[in-house]
Amino acid sequence: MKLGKIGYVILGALHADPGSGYDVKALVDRSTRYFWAASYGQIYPELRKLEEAGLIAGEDAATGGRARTVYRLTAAGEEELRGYLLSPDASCELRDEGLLKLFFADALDDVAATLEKVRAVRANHAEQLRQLEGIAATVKKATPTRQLVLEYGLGVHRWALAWCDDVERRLTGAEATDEGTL
Amino acid sequence: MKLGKIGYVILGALHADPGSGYDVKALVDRSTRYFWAASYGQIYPELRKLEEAGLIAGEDAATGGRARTVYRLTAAGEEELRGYLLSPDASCELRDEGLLKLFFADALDDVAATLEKVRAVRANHAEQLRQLEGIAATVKKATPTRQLVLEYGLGVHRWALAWCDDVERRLTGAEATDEGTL
DNA sequence: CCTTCCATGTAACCGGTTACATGATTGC
DNA sequence: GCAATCATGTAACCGGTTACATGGAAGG
Repeated sequence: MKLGKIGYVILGALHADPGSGYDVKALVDRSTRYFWAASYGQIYPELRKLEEAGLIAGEDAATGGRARTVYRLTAAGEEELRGYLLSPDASCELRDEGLLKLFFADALDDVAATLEKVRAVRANHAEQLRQLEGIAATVKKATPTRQLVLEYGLGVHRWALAWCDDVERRLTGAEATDEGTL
Repeated sequence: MKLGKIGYVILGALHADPGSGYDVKALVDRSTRYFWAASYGQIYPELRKLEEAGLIAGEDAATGGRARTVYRLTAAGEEELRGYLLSPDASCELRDEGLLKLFFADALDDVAATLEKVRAVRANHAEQLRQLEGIAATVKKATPTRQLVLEYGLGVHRWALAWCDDVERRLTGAEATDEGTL
């Protein structure tokens, strides 16, 4: 009975705000998905595992005919979360198709196409930044560490945007003076 | 017979440098893994699919008793790669356990622990930057678009490092004047 | 009434990793 | 002789997504 990484996302979410699987999913979609996603197909089965392991306890909170189970951490769950948060290992993976296309863009042998790929990368960052700015505008009372992560996200995407703009300037400059050669 | 994303990584790799599955894997580990990873368990089966689809052609290049098949793109393969590279969609996903831990670090209720998590995030970026700088030092004759992606990587990690340092300064400052409160 | 949100789940599928198995060649 | 590298593959497993199924509550 070992729990996956998603178990810790749930533990972390429920620690601050006890709630339903639906609530956990809502938090994930609003916040953690930018660096750690999760679907219902993972959340509900994992909730059951966590309860079986005694790390969370569900309490029936049905309103009329609508089912609802509110979960909160047990003492063992709190300890498990602490242990996880204190453990030093922290994997980091990126899957960026925009960068992949840019990386191989020389196969197109066309500066304009390269420029287009840079713009595609830029568009991705712009969209993500837009979303994060929306969150920043509405969520004022998040905990300091959550604000920190939000701030990081805003910063990264702003940096990336600036980088793309810089590359675009360089590429269009080269295009004008040195036709067709990258 | 639809090919997965990994098929395009292979197509991109073989376009510039025809070679074996081993060669493709080497390129992936050296370069694309920073934004798109791939294992032998994907590469070899996908090579077969690509060949069956007529997108690549393998040529026997065994040296003595050591097997080796050199693949290169067919005309159809070139076209497939072009089509992919020109298509506008570009997914982007991040899985950063360091950010996850930082996000939930308030559960530890301890500024020192938060600081430690920031340092963990920093360490990840420092390590990746170190690796990329190694690549930058050795690989001088990469194509312009590959250099661009490398430059992007160097830039992102340097920005992240600076951000972590800034947060550390802020946090240690707060710690000194405002004991224990984040 | 109808749409949107709240709420809970599952089964099939798929992309990807890990671990294993095998063996030749090169260079120290 | 031995280690590192070159080279090819597969089977089991697992983490995760997608699509589906179901239905109550709230608000316009």
